[in-house]
Amino acid sequence: MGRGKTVIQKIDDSTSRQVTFSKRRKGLIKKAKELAILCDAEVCLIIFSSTDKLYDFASSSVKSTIERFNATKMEQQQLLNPASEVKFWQREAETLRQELHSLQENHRQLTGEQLNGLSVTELRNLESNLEMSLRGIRMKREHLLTNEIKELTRKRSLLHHENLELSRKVQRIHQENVELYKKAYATSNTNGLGHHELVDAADETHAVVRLQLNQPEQSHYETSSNS
Amino acid sequence: MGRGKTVIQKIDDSTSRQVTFSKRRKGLIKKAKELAILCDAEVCLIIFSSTDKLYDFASSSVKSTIERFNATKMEQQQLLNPASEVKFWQREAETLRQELHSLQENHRQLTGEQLNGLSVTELRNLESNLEMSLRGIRMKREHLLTNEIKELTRKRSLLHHENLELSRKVQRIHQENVELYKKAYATSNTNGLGHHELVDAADETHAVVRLQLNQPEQSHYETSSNS
DNA sequence: AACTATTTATAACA
DNA sequence: TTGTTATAAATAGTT
Repeated sequence: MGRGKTVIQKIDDSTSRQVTFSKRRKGLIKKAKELAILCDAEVCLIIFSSTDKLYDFASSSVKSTIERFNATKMEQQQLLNPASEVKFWQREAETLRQELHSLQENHRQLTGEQLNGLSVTELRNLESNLEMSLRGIRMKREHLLTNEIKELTRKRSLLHHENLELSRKVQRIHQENVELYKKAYATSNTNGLGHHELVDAADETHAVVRLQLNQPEQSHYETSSNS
Repeated sequence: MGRGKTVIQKIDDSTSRQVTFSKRRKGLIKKAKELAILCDAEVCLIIFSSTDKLYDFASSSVKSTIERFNATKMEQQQLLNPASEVKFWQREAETLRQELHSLQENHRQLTGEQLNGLSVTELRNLESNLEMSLRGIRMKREHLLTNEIKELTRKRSLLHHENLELSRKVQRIHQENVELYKKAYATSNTNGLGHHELVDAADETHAVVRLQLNQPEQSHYETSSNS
């Protein structure tokens, strides 16, 4: 309907296209209107121009027609209706959000970023969980430290025995000393050692019984345990 | 456009109305199509007949056009429409679900529940992160263990000194012993101590110089360190 | 559903 | 953009 037959395909000339768009849009809306009135129909027309401008017509309202459309489609597909679907997804999102939040908090706690506001019990649980998680890793570290302590303990035990041995010997020597003292005192009173000196020496030797053995070497474990 | 001018008002005759509806609907959709093609526009047409039958046309799709419409309207007025609201929450849920999944995986990795499929590098990073996270908790544990070792070391050092002291005293006593022996031997050969016995005692005392001190008390650290 | 007289829409032009 | 106009297209009433 015009001065020549028009082929239906995109109009190349931008200006021409715009003009045609304007005219045909107007005509389309007019006809949509007419249809709605003449035939008592609910008509909704939504048009976006190539320049993203929105034009719409609805015999009642776009919103209500869309809702009616959705309702009809929902019935057809036996799907949830928009409102309850929205509700559903809102709940879904809320659930996920809470899970996420919980996990994030948990994560922050695990990483020690956020430990404030935790009760002793919660900290205890957290620690417990973390310990559970860490078992594998701790094993290795523990192993090292345990070995250290074991080694130190072993050495101390060894030294303890040596010390007992030493104590016994010291005791024996002391005893011999006393014997000798007695003998020396009995046989001569003019030797180099006086009575008091011998007694002092005996006392000091006696005090040694409380002490025990140890090894003079510096422990290399100490250094490694702090590294 | 017909044999007579038509007044635009509801057609009374039901049959006539149906016929007109059918014809005009077809024409309207054709024109909508043409507009979309000729002018590169996005067109959506929704029609409900008076008998509630649904007819629709969309150059792309009704759904996407409605979404676009809603998005545009959304910008204009900050209201949500059911359909796009659903989409919004769906996307929201999907985003959250992905975050959640990611965190859960991360969590499973942190707890060592799921370590399969991780490369050496990833494991290394994981380990590194975990170590970082553990620093805080380890600190406390370390502190305990370090204190143990420190305490043990301190005591050993103390004992080392005591031992040196003891060694010196033993040495001195040995010396005195030797002196006494000499004196005893020189003054009398008939006392309770024989020559050999004195020499043995002296040797044993001498051997003690290699030993050192320790305390007899059982360490309570040892027990606590293994707990 | 086809026909067709007529109205209406619009392409080309101004 | 808008208006004009020649003509294509749509369609009301008819068959």
